Amino acid sequence: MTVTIADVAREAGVSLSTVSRALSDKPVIKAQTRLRIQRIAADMGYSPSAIARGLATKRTHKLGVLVLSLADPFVSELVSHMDQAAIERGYSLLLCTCGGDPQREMAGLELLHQQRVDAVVVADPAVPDKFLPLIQAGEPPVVLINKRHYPCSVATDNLVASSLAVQHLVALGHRRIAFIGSSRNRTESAERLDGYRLSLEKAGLSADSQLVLDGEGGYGGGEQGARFLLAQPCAPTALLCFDDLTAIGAMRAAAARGLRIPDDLSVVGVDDISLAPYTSPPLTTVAQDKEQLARLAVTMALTLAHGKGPVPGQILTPSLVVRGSTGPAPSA
Amino acid sequence: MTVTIADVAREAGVSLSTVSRALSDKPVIKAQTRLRIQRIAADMGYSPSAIARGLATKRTHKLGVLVLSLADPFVSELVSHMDQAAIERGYSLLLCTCGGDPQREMAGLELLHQQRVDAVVVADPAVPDKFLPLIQAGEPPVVLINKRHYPCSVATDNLVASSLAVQHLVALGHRRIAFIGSSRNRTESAERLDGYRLSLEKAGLSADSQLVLDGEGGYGGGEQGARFLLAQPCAPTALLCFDDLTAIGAMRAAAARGLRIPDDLSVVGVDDISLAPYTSPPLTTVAQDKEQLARLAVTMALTLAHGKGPVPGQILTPSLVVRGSTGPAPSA
DNA sequence: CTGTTAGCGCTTTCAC
DNA sequence: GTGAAAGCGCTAACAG
Repeated sequence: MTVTIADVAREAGVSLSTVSRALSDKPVIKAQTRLRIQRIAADMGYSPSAIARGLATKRTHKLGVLVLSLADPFVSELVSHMDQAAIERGYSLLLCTCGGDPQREMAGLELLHQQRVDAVVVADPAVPDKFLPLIQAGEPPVVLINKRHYPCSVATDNLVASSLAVQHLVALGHRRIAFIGSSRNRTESAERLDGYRLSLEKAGLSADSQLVLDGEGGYGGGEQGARFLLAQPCAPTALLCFDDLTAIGAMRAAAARGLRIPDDLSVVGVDDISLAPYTSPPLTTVAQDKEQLARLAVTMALTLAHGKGPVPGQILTPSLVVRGSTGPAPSA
Repeated sequence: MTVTIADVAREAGVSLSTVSRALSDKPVIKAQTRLRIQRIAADMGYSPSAIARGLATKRTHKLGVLVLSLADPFVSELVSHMDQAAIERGYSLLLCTCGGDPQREMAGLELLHQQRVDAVVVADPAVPDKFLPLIQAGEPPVVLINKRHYPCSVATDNLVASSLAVQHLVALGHRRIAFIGSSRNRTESAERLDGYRLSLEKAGLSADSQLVLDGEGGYGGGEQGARFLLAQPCAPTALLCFDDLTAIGAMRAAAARGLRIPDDLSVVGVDDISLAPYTSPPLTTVAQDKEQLARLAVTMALTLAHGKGPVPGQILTPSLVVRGSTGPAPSA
């Protein structure tokens, strides 16, 4: 039913291999016959089977992508950029979301392997340590996003990220700066917390453990976290949130308490998702260069896929984007 | 290097087919030998090649997904649900974003076909009409999301969607209700506009063409649209926006003009993305049942993939979710 | 219950 | 330049 290379060969009166060569633009074929064959193939509605080709060449031109959930805008923007980068190089993305289920994290990687993807990019905050042996086996090669402690990774410098935020807030006169983490993103959250502590110390402020909270992640985590923190006797004047989602949730909690942002409370996020300029007030945040992250990850993955490894990990420096959600500390 | 079924067979002292059967849990194998083989396979680190299996069975257990862009939360939430539904049925998603480039829309479909996906789900607002022949060819079978005029589609009823919104606004006393469309989503926008006009008439209000605007889509489209509408001499008291993104952009423009929502201006969106409850004020919107949309699409796609077609299109009824962005029309 | 034998659709030496 | 033939790793009749 589907037309194969053999059908085209018969129709064109040439051999299988000639058709194969003509269709893959191998230079050895006489230009004239190549054109003729290509025309015939097109006329017959021939569509090459990537499956068969994959079997024969042991290359699928597919990149596996393992993520926690596409519902997170940071992730989906990242994947979006990866797809863009992949397409430019003739690759497609095989997607696998594992929703935080540790069972499925492993299953996901195995699944991608079975599909014989040429490489996989993992953008899941919860990579279990069991991954390590699989990753080091290099079959398929794996590159991780925002996991700087793993071998092949491209990551934003989380310490710098929270430092930028803290410095900004300190410069605005804030003294009681809280941190709302995300248990969904344990390791990253821990790094950002470190950066927060370090730069607080550097500014001569002691990190009050009352002001550090581990939210559950997402909008809800931010909302609950902020609700709790703002109800304390000595509430913070500024909130450093794990990410923009958390920050948005926190702003909601603040609004519910009747606090005005940034007059009564400053809020800063991390990521700079495309929504950030559109919150009200617009969100001050520390931007991760998602496109660069994506491109580097794809490039690295393909490099490994072509056996040209190992490659050094890359660390990107985030940048502060000041918008309307931060302001001078209330004088009261 | 990679261990194949033949290696396992040799190691286990049985034939290829026995291993194949044991590994795919075919009932005919003696339980004991099956277990033995499975153990040996596992020990050897055997990982079945989906590629080879695909060639042999002509089923890849892969679903192609064609979208405009994952950067749109509605889309990414949809894809997220589709992945969930697919996994439950033993399928994976092959993703293809085509960023509105009509060239790539066709290329994308062809690409997915070459990968021999069992079926494809298109959630791209801009399906060019050239698709139709390809779609009807049924190779691979295609199901469309939110394209009710196409053969196999699962769609939210856009007329009902905007009617619900308009009725809600009219009930609140609004008379000057504007509509901000999205040129990025031409056909859907047109349907929602129809619903808007119809229900306006039904309410005895004439649709003022001054109040209908075709935004460019996304946050920016909403912002620009609202900026323009609100600057008019006889500005609207309520805005029906193409989607939540547009609504969020519109709210920003309103804030920039110093308008208070919902006191001075009511805003309603469509989609009910997960962000909607977290805007300030929380967004009143018409919810599409994204999970249902996704599940039906996947189910329909798989049904077609198994040759059990054709299937009837499905229309889902949206529902109004009243939050804080709408209120009584200003009495002034 | 298990083994033998053809393919699935394509690429790729190796000859001519 | 082009053709013939041998796989890639697996499944699926068909026999036993």
